[in-house]
Amino acid sequence: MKRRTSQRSAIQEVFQKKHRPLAIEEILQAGRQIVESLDQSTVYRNLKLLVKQGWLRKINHPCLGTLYERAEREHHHHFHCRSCNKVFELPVCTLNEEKSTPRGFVTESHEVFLCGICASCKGQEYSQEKSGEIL
Amino acid sequence: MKRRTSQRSAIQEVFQKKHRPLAIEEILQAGRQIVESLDQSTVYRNLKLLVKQGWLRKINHPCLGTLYERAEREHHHHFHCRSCNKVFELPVCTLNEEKSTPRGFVTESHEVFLCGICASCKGQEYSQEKSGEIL
DNA sequence: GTGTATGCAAAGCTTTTGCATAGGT
DNA sequence: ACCTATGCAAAAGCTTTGCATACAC
Repeated sequence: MKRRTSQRSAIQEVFQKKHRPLAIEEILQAGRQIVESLDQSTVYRNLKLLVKQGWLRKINHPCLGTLYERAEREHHHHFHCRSCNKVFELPVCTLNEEKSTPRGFVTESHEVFLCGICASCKGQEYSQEKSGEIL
Repeated sequence: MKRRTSQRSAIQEVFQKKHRPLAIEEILQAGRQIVESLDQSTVYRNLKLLVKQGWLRKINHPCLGTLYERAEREHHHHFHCRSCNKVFELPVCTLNEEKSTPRGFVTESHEVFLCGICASCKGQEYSQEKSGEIL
């Protein structure tokens, strides 16, 4: 039987606070602020468990590597802001699978990754550009 | 100045023969049939070089990891057949970037990965399923 | 002959695994 | 009390790098 542990609760808490796809390192850092002893291997093990339980979904992002997001939302696309580096979950699926699939092929699933500048960074374009250069 | 080497030529030859996105391991194996001494590190170094020279393009596939394809073709989507495990380059871009982008966001690029069964495997569905079970 | 590219081995990363023990039930 | 989950350390992938030397020019 699965036991409730403070470590796993901490990891879940992180996702409930951030509301967006997270990288391992982000999860580890944020989790340690709740349970300081939290180890990498524990994070990996729990992420795997939570995926198996259907609580999380694993994303292999082409630019950002492995990310995890809450599995509660149905299929959606992802937008990566190259300025703030955050990934946003988009509201609608805009891909026509039928139109996208060659004759004779059968499409069972798809993934769409957009890349650009998010609304928030777009608004602060100048300051962002500057801080980007300084860093 | 860049020197012409049999190793790099071999790698290029592999791409010219296969006409589809290839994984490192595939490139290494096929390349060794041309230059038997071919080393992993040489493959990595040359792939990086060929990408920099615009001859190859690197793809980070969500299921298959790192792949490389000829850069000659313009932007296109990729179809992964989960039966034969090959990746196909699709003819047209069917994603409407404008429709896909939330208000205030700016999309600069996108990637689409489809997954399913290719026409060839679809035709041999039964034999494929069987051989899949035996393996 | 000069200097780049290669093969080999070692080192970096990220992720997984083995093992003793802390801790949930 | 039992046995799962954890932390730590080692190991297992994948990719990069250092170094002596092969070889392209």
